Amino acid sequence: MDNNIENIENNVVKSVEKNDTSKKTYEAIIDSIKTDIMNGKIKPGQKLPPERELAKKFNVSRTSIREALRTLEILGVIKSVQGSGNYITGDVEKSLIESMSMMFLLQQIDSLEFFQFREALELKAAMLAVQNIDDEKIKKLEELVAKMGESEDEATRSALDKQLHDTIAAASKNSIIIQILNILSEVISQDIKERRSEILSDPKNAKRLQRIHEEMVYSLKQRDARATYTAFSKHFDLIAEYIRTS
Amino acid sequence: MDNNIENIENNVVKSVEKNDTSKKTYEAIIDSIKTDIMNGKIKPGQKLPPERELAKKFNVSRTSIREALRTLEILGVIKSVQGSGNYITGDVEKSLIESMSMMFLLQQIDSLEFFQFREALELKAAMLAVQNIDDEKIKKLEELVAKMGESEDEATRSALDKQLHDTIAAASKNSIIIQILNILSEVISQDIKERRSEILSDPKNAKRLQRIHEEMVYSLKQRDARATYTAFSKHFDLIAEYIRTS
DNA sequence: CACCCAAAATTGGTCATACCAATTATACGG
DNA sequence: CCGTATAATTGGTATGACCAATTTTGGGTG
Repeated sequence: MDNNIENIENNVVKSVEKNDTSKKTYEAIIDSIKTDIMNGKIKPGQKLPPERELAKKFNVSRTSIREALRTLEILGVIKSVQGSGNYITGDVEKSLIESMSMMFLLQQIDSLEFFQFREALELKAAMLAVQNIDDEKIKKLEELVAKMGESEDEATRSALDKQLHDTIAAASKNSIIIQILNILSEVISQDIKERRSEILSDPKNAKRLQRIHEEMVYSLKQRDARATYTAFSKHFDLIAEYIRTS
Repeated sequence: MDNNIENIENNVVKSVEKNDTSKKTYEAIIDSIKTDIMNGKIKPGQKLPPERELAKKFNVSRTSIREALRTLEILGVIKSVQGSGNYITGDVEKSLIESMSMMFLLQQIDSLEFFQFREALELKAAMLAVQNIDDEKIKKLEELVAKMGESEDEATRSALDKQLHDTIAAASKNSIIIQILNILSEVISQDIKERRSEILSDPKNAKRLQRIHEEMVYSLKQRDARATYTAFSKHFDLIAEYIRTS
């Protein structure tokens, strides 16, 4: 292991020593590690010093160090591996999933609001895709829509639908939007999932959706921003219509 | 204190006892508390049993309980008050701010990407505002724009600008979008802030922006969705133009 | 009786130490 | 030189103790 971090900032240590601002010890530790990340002293992939060593450096107990490390782990900043060490990671997605789930759990977010949030990102992704998508991806989208048209099974169509949306999101080339959309897929309330499959199990709606999908892909192929916006809006209206009447 | 939680699920306790799925103890505890929240057994405002009692109930050490509580605190699920107890809160916003800051810190997110993400939400907020905004809010927007037109000072204009955007966001009536936009304001990279004020200190740009703001508010007043979309798009293009050439 | 205040009990915050469990490093034997 | 058994390292958990803030209790006082 040659990627150890040898020297945690000593001036930061100082601020921890006296618990200056009535901050909890573990919070001070977190701040100091965050600072080191910001300053580039700590980078993803690196291993932190052993907990016992950190405890000595910060002049606190291992308990406090561990509480700090736990929260950093939840935030997706580090990953603890028993017997090996604590490693810096860039895997914040998991943490965002946790936070957002909690947000929806605790705040009783309305399904429609959730849906609108998602719509905002998908629409933007589509508009960016208009500018960035290449012919290969267009071809893939066309294939997906075709398959969806042929498929009789709702579950299959649903899986293809997800692929379709993922592909479009990817074409946006905006990694934040891609990530947040991924997260939303994870967090999506069971409520909406059920309602969605309910809506689409009606052949009439499925057919309507199929036409809209074709329109979406066609407008992307034409690189027509306005048509893309219209097509995607229709798509959401179809779903939102039903959510609203629940 | 009559809002104590008397009985943490016993079946959940069982799953913790034997550390069944190679999960860390504290993770199992978190899951069980989350489950209780989902089932409505635990609601915001309530106080959890004392740590020592939880430790007994879960058959684990207080250490493990505390590690679980720390992460729940970071997630914004609970708040620990020394001498009093651990209380359920719904304050997840702080946690989202933490997560997103970390995401941007660790992933070196492009300023443009960040800006596009924000744009997605502001655009949607505007489109929802078209449907939901009332005359009173319209009046407020008009006043803000007027003040901005008169103001000579860049800092003042910037503050008014923030108010303008906040008001529009509020008019969307979508609490997720409002919250995330708030979070983004907190997290926004210094980079963008500086660039923004740099752009707007040029009187020519400030004047352009002023016209666009007027257009935005006017189209909202007319409840004209298409015009609103166009006006807001222009607004973002003005900023994005400069971010791109940085 | 109602109110206020000091003492006691409760409860989270931190520490020190010990031991377990998984991983990694080392040393030995082929 | 390689592979394997053993030792050392390192995170995970458990106890028990004590500190610090809050809450509760029980008098004492008006």
